[in-house]
Amino acid sequence: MDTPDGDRVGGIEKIKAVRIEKLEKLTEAGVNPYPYRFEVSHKVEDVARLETELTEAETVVALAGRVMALRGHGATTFGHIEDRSGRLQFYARKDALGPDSYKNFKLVEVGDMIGIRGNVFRTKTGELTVRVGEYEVLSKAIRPLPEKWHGLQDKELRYRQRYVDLIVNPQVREIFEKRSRLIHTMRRYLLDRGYLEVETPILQPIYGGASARPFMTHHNALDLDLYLRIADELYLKRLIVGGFEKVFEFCKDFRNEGVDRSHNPEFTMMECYSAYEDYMDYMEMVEDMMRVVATELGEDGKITYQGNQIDFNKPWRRVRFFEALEEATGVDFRSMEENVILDAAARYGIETGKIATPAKGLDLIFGEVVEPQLLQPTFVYDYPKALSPLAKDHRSKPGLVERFEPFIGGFEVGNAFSELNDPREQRRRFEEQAAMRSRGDEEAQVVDEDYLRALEYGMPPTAGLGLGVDRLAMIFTDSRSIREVLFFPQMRPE
RNA sequence: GCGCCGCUAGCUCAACUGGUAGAGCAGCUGACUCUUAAUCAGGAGGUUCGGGGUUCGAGUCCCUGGCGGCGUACCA
Repeated sequence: MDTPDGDRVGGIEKIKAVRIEKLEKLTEAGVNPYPYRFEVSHKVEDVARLETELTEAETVVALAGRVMALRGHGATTFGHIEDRSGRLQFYARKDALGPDSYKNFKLVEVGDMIGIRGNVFRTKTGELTVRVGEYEVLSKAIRPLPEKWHGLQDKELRYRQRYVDLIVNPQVREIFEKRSRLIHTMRRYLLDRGYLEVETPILQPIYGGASARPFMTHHNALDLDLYLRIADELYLKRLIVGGFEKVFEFCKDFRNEGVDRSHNPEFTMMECYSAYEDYMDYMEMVEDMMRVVATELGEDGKITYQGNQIDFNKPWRRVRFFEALEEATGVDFRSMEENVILDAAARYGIETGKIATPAKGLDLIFGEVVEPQLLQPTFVYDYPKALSPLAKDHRSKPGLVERFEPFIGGFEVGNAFSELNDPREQRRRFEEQAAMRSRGDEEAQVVDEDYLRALEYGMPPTAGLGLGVDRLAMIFTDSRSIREVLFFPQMRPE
């Protein structure tokens, strides 16, 4: 188009200029392109559900949404309007709206938000349609939507401009609706069982509860270095000491580590703790909770993840850590002998140079050899003590702790144990971690004196669990990457 | 971090071993009162991710930077 100074303008600027021109024409005709409200009577899905009674009573319905398609034929226009519940055809006629109103209607474009009022009928081809008696422009869009047929494919654009992705890719909206239902179902499950939902600090002077490198920040007024939490575990257990007995929190955690298809620097965990229970009780709870979730989100308690059917109706497989390792490798590692572990690690192509301790070596072998095979829901339990500084000693097996991890679809989705509540033993474990830290292990945990003080007041026997909400969302939405289940995954700035 | 691949019109994609940057959709003009990936006719739209180099000539080859994807490492 020609701008006032005569320069030729192309590309997106031209497209925007044309849309703004239409907006200005509407304004000149007395139409506010950004009005304040619109009285909605029905959602799209309501119209479909109530079709018979709406048509019999000749009810005028009022719908609002985004124009997703337009097909003009001179004095009539067909199109589709989309709201959060779906997409519905509308039909506007010049003779019904009048010449002026129809002329303005022609200034409505794909991507604009409009409200329409009219009654419901079926066209001769059988499509449910609203006959537009009146309409209002609710918001004029001055950028075009991506192509109607292929939508938005470019992953970078999809993640950076998630709003556009959500407008044009309905399956993306479904993923996030499912994620929301997952969280809702878990929350409901816990509330129904007497758990109290709590909130604990994200800014922490000492970070703990997991092995990871933290993000650091600074509070100016207190002149205090603070860490963004890597877990809320130690705070929730302080609340157990305080007498709440059953608590949970959906917590955003932050870990200063790499980004890949199963890791985002901020992610969501659900941690819960229950007094007077142990890790066996929690295995049953996880099994039951996931069955409830799968019933809600899957088909008959079954889902498909990356081509594998996963059945949550059956009891989970339970296998001890060392048994799982022996089954997969043919080697018995119970002796924890360093050369046995190093030999095996080398056989599976693990760089033995980075194996700081025997336990670390086992962890790596497990991750390499066992974990990918655990497609069906599986509990791996009774881990070596050295990997678990916050878990309670096994009641009968020296060197082990009462800990389990649930696996689904080849992913670790959580971590649970009978919580260590002996303050003197906890102090010894922290000191071991501190020693590892001084030897250069940046992920070793930090001594938390206040947490020890809390334990000294007495914490009941307690079961604790953390579930990776993003990982579960991936599994229940059949998503290959964590970015598909986060609205705004971490990206470098444009 | 490292390796491989990618980045061309608003979007989805073409362009052989270096030889005039194209198509579809969207948008624009016109026709059209039950269409639905509407149709028909016409026209418009480009910093080929940025910078540098080789060459008579670079979307294409080389160097460098940016962003992304996938894999790998650390991790949940």
